[in-house]
Amino acid sequence: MSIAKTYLPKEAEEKWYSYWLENNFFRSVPDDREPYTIVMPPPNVTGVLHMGHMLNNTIQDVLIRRARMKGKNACWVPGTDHASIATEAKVVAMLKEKGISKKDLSRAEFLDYAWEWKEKYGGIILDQLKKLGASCDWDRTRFTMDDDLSEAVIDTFIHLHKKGLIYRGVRMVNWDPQGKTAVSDEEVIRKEVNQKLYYINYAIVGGAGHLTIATTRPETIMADAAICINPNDERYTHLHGKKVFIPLINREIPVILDEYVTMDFGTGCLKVTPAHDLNDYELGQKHKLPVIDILNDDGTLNTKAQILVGEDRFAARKKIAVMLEEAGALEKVEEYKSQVGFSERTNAVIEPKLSMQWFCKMEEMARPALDYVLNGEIKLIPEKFTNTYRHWMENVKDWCISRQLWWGQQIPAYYLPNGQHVIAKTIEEALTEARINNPELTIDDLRQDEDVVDTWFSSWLWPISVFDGFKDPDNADINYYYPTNDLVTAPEILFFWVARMIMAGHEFKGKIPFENVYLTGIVRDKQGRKMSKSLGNSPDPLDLIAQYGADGVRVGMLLSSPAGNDLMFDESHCLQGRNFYNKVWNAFLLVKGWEVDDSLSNPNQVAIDWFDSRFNQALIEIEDTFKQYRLSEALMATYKLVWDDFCAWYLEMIKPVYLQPIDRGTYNKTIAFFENILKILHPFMPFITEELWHDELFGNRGEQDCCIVAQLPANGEINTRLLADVENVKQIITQIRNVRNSKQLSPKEALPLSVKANSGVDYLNYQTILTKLANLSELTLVNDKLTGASSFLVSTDEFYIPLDENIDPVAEKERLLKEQEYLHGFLKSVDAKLGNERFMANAKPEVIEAEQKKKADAEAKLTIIQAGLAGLAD
RNA sequence: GGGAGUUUAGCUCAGCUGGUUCAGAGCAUCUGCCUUACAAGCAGAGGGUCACUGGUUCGAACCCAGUAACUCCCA
Repeated sequence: MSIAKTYLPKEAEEKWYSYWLENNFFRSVPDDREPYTIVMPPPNVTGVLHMGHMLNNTIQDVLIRRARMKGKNACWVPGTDHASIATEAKVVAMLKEKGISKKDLSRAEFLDYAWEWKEKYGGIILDQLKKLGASCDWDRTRFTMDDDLSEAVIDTFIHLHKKGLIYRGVRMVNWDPQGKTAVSDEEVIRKEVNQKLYYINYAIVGGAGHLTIATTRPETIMADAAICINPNDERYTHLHGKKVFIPLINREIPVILDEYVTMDFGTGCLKVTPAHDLNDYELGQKHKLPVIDILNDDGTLNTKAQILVGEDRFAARKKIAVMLEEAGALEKVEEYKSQVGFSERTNAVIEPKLSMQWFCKMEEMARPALDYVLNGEIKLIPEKFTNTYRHWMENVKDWCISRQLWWGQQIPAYYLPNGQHVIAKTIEEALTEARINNPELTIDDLRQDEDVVDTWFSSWLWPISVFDGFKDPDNADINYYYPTNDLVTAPEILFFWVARMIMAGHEFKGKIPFENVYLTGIVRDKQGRKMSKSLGNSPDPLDLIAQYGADGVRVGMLLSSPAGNDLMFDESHCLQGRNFYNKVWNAFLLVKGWEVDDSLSNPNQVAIDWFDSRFNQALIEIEDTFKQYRLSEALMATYKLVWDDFCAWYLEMIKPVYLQPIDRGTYNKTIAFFENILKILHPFMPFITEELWHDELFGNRGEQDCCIVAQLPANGEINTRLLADVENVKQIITQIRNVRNSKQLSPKEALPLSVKANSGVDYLNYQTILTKLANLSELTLVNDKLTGASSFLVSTDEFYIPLDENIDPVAEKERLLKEQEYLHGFLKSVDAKLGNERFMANAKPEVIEAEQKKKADAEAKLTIIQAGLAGLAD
């Protein structure tokens, strides 16, 4: 098989991805091996692949592939989330384009459209992930609204209701007037917005004058129930017990007193609008004020407003400002910055609204979920998120789980004609239960709650439900795979997803759902802005893959991705990834091009032993960084091992002269090294490694003999002495190259080297390497220093290159003096420590020993340098 | 307003329980090289008052206090 001059990613990616699938390498079924399990955070069925998914899933794939190569039974469960609000909004928009209005459809008809939409677009991200190389067990793909999963949601609802953890109540909720649904606190995005602060005069009843309030929402004055002032505010003592008229509608409201009001904000007079502000609602409850709701569900004003009925809240705001102005009630308008909540799904401004909703009590479930993290049973990575997690769990509020939507699991509550409700799995069961009190009831008397549950109320069950842990709680899969090992997700959903999965894990399995939570950063652009469609600053991941190859993009993502920190993404990282696999490809070309001559003996044993040690050393380093989830560091360690140690040093050490054959021993060993390198590279760069794995250079491979299922190399011996010596040898080579550079000597001109080895290292062992890499004509061991030679020191050993032309004694002297000065300074600082009684008394013995060794080394070097200086003076 | 975090080379980041004249990596930059695996490369080089100010210590990038800037979470 001849091999292409350059690697062609596209072909290899298609070829090997199908091959892996055909051979079921991604498939996992329970067996005797230790399981390693990840459940994928299910992407929304509305989405397309973006950079965040790329990062997230690359990390998961690296972890899964590595586990697979460590002999574990690796199972990565993919799936999608029905994302009720987002999807319903998309479907509504799609229908609108077709000229169909949601309100003209029955629930069933609408759901037919929604399912159709889901079938068409639902799997897009999963399909795109295949391009990245994601090795998920696709046979296990789940969707949060699959029958089994939905049934689990309903059962869970019933279970928690029975335990008294689910209740119905009136609360101020975050209302999305566009989606016409309540959303949870977590789905509200607060943004600072430039607004106007309107100063409005309210006439005092039965007296002259007025008071002035400041508000950003003048359109809500018609819903005012009171004006509140601080009892300690001396400016307003004359208002105590008074009433005022709401401008324009002239309704009377009382002035109430409460220390809640900040005296130095605005005018110190606060309008209290219980129906349209959370704080005002609480204040209203305290003072028993009426609740006047003047808004419709879609954000328009209703008849209770009396004026501007039917106008949208924002249009009404503008109009009422004009009306107030005309009525002389508008004192002034100021520019004002404040936080406004927006719906994460529709981007509409959130309206605080009182409504009847279903809630799930959190406090009781939060406690064990917090403990798991605090006692380390579940580890958050990076650890800093533990604080945030604790803070949230200690201040948790009840979870509003109902959504005024159709797309999702419909709440299993059935209302009776008398207004009571029963919770049951089916309408038949509900009827049976209802008949206990009223045998007359028929099915037609029951009406199921229109609402569905929050999407997170299904995804919190994900680690259990994907293994059918609800329907069949003792099945082989759940027993084998649960608890899962690692969860890789974004910190922004730590609470509404991760925390709740932990609660569900405890509640329904009595066990944690996963052991480690790796929280990835946000992918940002070079300027630090979050990548988003609206900013248009996100590259299309599929374009990147086309351009740099999936391997290049994977490496590019991971190189810049320290655990838990945001990732400043720049395409140049992908370029670095591409350059890296190109390097591997070229190294392969080199080795593949060699001819073997069996009659040759192996001159490279030292180089082979050295790389072997170096490789084993790197294995430990890589394992260690993986354990700490420092993937970028693991990749960098691999990168340096391959590029620097293997390509730049090892291959150069053993490479035969052009067109010369290589001995059998070196050849076989090098191929074995290469195969090991492919293995450690595979999790990061699955495609090129699989491609090379199957080259005939490695002999005949069976059908199932693939890199993806190869076992990572076992740890081997590390000869630290040899490693240290070769570090010296590398320094010697660098020094000789520097001498060539500074003396303008051609690399082709062989140079003689004399060594005065004060350290006792036998440099003849490294003669082959030195001769080849530094192009030496001879290597001589000497006992005395050479004069008239260029010299340098490595550790305490002296090296001399006799040069034909006399070297420049002035420059040489200068160099030695500089070195001497440095060493004097160094010695001085060491002596200062060793001469310091408190240092000697307080420092650890190892530290003192190290200082003493430093002193000895520095003194030895100084002696050599002084001798060199003396020689120059001759 | 409350809480958390960050600040080290031009950029992105390491720097574990203070201890080499401790400041490190990759990329980028600069200087030589088209030396038949690789110019998507090779060989070298430069680059930092570790945000600032004080303190603790024999010794501080690391510990403490304060200041500044930025980021995130909660209100």
